[in-house]
Amino acid sequence: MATTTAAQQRAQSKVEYDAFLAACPSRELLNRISGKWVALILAALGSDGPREPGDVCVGEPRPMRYSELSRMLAGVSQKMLTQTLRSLERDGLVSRAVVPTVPVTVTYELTDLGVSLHHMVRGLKSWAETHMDDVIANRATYDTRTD
Amino acid sequence: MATTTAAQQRAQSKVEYDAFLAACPSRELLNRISGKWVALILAALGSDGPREPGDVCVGEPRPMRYSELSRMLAGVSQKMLTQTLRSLERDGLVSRAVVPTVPVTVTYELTDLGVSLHHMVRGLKSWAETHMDDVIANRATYDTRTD
DNA sequence: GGAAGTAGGCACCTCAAAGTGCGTAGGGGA
DNA sequence: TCCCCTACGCACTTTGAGGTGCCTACTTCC
Repeated sequence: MATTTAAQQRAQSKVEYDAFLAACPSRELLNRISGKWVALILAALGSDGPREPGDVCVGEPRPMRYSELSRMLAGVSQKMLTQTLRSLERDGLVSRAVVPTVPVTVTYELTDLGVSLHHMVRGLKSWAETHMDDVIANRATYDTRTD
Repeated sequence: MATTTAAQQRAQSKVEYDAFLAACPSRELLNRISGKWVALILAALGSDGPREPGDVCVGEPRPMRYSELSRMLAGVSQKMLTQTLRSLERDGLVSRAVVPTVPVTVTYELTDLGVSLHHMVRGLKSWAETHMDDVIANRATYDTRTD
């Protein structure tokens, strides 16, 4: 069996490519922002005020409390909120500040780096808003075509 | 137990928010491009030529064959390549063309929509390339700080 | 006639991300 | 006194994206 070629070459190139993938900054960025709550937290910290129904939601970046985020991102578990905020803090995208009030409160805020990333995410968002209809339409025609 | 409030309100808002998330175009877009091979395929179809080591990799969008993609994205399984290409085709981001040659071959190419999305992805890529070093540095300092 | 290549389909398995539930400390209000 | 608020930590469970292996039908080459 000296002619292993196919399978082994495949495994070999796979290892190399996996290493390449792991080192690729774009891929790592994708892993970061593709978390289920990352983009939401970025959006919340980036531009949303306390928002009343008619709000335009394009305010200024503003520090927000843990419980405030928890209420705003309804449906997020405490665990995921904490975990996501921690990872974002670790990456220097948000800053955490403990405020020694009556019961101790914690506020989170976007750093400059976080704001710059937020701009990119908003770019994606605008693409989605302008083109996602086409995508949905394409899906519909594709699905009916295969019927 | 008429005062269910907390838990039930939570479940309620969760359902509503999950529905909102499912309907949100940005979220759907993220789900799409955060696939492990989606961005790679976009990149491959978007600008990569057969690429020799010194290439700048900013060529023209070019139709590529299935086997060509398979070779280029070393390490991808046939299943995932097929599956990802299908989903991209369904969304109208790539077009599939069967060429009845000697053994039947298939070529894939970015559509206009795919090209526009590719531009956004390149934006993300450039952000990653310029800022990911900072992120890594922040991680390192954060980790040493917690030691 | 068997091997190899072309573009996949199908079924099973794995593993990590996300969800669920319970506990914490320390104080404040009824 | 008892419970609830703050912002979490920890352990268990689930789920679905992705991986692996084996299969196809057709053709051409050796």
